[in-house]
Amino acid sequence: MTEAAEERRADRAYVTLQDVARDAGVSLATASRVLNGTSQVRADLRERVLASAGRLSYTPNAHAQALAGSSSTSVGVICHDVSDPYFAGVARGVMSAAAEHGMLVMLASTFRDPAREIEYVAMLRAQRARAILLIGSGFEDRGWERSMAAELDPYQRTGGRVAVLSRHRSLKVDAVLPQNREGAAALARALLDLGHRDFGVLTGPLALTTVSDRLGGFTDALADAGVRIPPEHVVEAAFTRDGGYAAATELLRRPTRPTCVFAVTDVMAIGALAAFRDNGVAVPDDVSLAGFDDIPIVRDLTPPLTTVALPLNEMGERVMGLAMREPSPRRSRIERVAGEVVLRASTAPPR
Amino acid sequence: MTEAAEERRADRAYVTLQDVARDAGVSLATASRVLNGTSQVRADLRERVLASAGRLSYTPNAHAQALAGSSSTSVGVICHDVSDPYFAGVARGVMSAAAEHGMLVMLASTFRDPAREIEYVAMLRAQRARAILLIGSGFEDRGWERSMAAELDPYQRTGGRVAVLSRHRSLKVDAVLPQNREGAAALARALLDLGHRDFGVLTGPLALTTVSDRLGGFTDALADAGVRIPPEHVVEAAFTRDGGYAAATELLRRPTRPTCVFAVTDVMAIGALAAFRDNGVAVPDDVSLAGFDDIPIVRDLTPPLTTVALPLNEMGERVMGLAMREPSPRRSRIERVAGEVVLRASTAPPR
DNA sequence: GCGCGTTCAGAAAGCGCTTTCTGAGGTACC
DNA sequence: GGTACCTCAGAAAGCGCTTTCTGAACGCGC
Repeated sequence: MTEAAEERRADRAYVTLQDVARDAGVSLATASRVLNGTSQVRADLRERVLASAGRLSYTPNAHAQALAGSSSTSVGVICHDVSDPYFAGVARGVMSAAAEHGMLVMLASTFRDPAREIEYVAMLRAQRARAILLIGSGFEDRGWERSMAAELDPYQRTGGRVAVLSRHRSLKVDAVLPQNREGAAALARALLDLGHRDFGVLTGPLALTTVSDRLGGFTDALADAGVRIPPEHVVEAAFTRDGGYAAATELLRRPTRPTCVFAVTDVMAIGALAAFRDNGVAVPDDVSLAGFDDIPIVRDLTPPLTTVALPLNEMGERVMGLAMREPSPRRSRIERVAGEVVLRASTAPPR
Repeated sequence: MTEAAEERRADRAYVTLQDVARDAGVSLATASRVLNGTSQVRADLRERVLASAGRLSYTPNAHAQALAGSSSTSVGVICHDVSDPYFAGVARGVMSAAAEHGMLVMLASTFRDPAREIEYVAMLRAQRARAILLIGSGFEDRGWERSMAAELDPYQRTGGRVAVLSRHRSLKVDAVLPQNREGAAALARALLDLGHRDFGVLTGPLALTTVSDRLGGFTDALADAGVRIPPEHVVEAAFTRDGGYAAATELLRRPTRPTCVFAVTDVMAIGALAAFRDNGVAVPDDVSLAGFDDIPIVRDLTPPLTTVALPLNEMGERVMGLAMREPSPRRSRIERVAGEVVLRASTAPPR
């Protein structure tokens, strides 16, 4: 490296491709071609460029690359709350898949605020994220759907990939779909088999597709067996541990008590379990309890929770995989993921 | 908007600042100034620019902004594993603080691979992240420390901010430090007060500063009371639920059994609790068990876990806050976070 | 031996912004 | 009324890359 070059480098702080090219005695174009393997370059020149890049420990400026080549090496992921074990599990899968593709993950938590979700999509668009992954169910709300589509359509038209986990009613994008209806139905049948006829449900906000699918699948399967859940045994609450606690507490206040309670997520079931304990209601002796998702911790509860197991990590990997795969020319791809009923000690035949 | 402009827009796909300027009939510079509030612009021009930007739903290209102004609106966060409740809790705090600053978070999981950690720092440098946050303890390893410093030093010299959570021996950066030693010592004293004299410890890899601090604090406090932990009652295992399970199982195989076991993290304690249950060892009747961190779930275990509570969310917010605050001219800032001993039903006086 | 087609390095034109520099127009003061 | 000064809009120069275009050098066939 010449002294002048050294000096420039010092006060410019970053090593640029220009520096590498100068050091190797080639043009900018050649240096770029070597480092990207874009096209054939004479062996000796290639060697020199590689050597210089190594010696100067050159790191390309991702922004410049993105701007010039419209490439970008980051994907955006939008979820409701990373600290919810469900999303944490999925995020883990997404990140390990991203690592394999050499991608960086920009993760945003909406804290369940639909407006913020749309805001984040805009930010990710501004960042020219290679793909945007929507983790967590959509809202069944016309206005929201329209705004979301308004952000997503132009994004996709300009080459952005979009993939979602969970059903989004009106978004025509690649999707990984946990079989919420079927899983909940299978769970219902398993609980019927245990002898229960008297059910309660702790549910989250019905505007979430995940909630309505699980609730629908559960009640439909019961209906097929001629069993109906009285409206006063369905309690809606926040989609959290504390929501589950509140809902279960509320359920206990109702005049009659079911023999078996289904919480639409494990997280809510955890809260419900605590509420039952605090109220001296034994699980499963006084009431059976089942959840959905099979987040890791529920094995370790007392009693371990009956639930519908979803392969969270794998789901994350698959959404990421969908987004990285060459987009299908016309129609969106759907990958269904089955849930498996896992009977544990929190459910037992009714007394 | 003129027809020609409309046409350009259509095939360029993105609305650029140029489009906005043309639409508003002002220069590029003026449009930029209005949108950034950089300097005074005559009211009527400002109005026009704002109107055009709104009408065209202009979104600035973050890459172009970063390249031109060396700004960047993203921060990088490196943790070991998002699906670990400890990191998930911290990440949640980081993200809510980031949202307040209008920042996007790029989250990377190293899966505890030191090499990958350094690789991610390089990627985040390439992305010109405004700041890099290292969540999770450093490795006490000369080579690793050197490589990390080699990445971090030039990054900081060029204006990058770095902040860490947990102790990193030789990194001179802003830090949020959970008081691991003090917390573990306080826990030890609380357990001594319960009457225990016979302790066991389930520990993670000793090369992690967090582990050695907690272990050190615990044993030192015991030593002050004249109590010593026999080496065969200290079992090392992976820093996970299953590691805790394995370590507890191993501990039960040793010839003698302590009356009280300290797992250096709640996650390991959860595994230990399961192992004890599976081996017919009652907690706290046969053995008391304590953890560290107070991740949300431990309240809901049976029995609820005694632990040292750390404000995970707040820690995340503070680390982000440090990174956003104007860097201190010379020395690095340290914010200490105290842990609070929370006695729950998993500990009781020895029989 | 000359024209033609290849191959591959270099020059240069952007990508979409920010910011400095330039200069026009207005105000204040002598 | 003219000079000096200030304010603020526009022109233009990058930021660090990728990629097209240009052209030199070479090999081939007739």
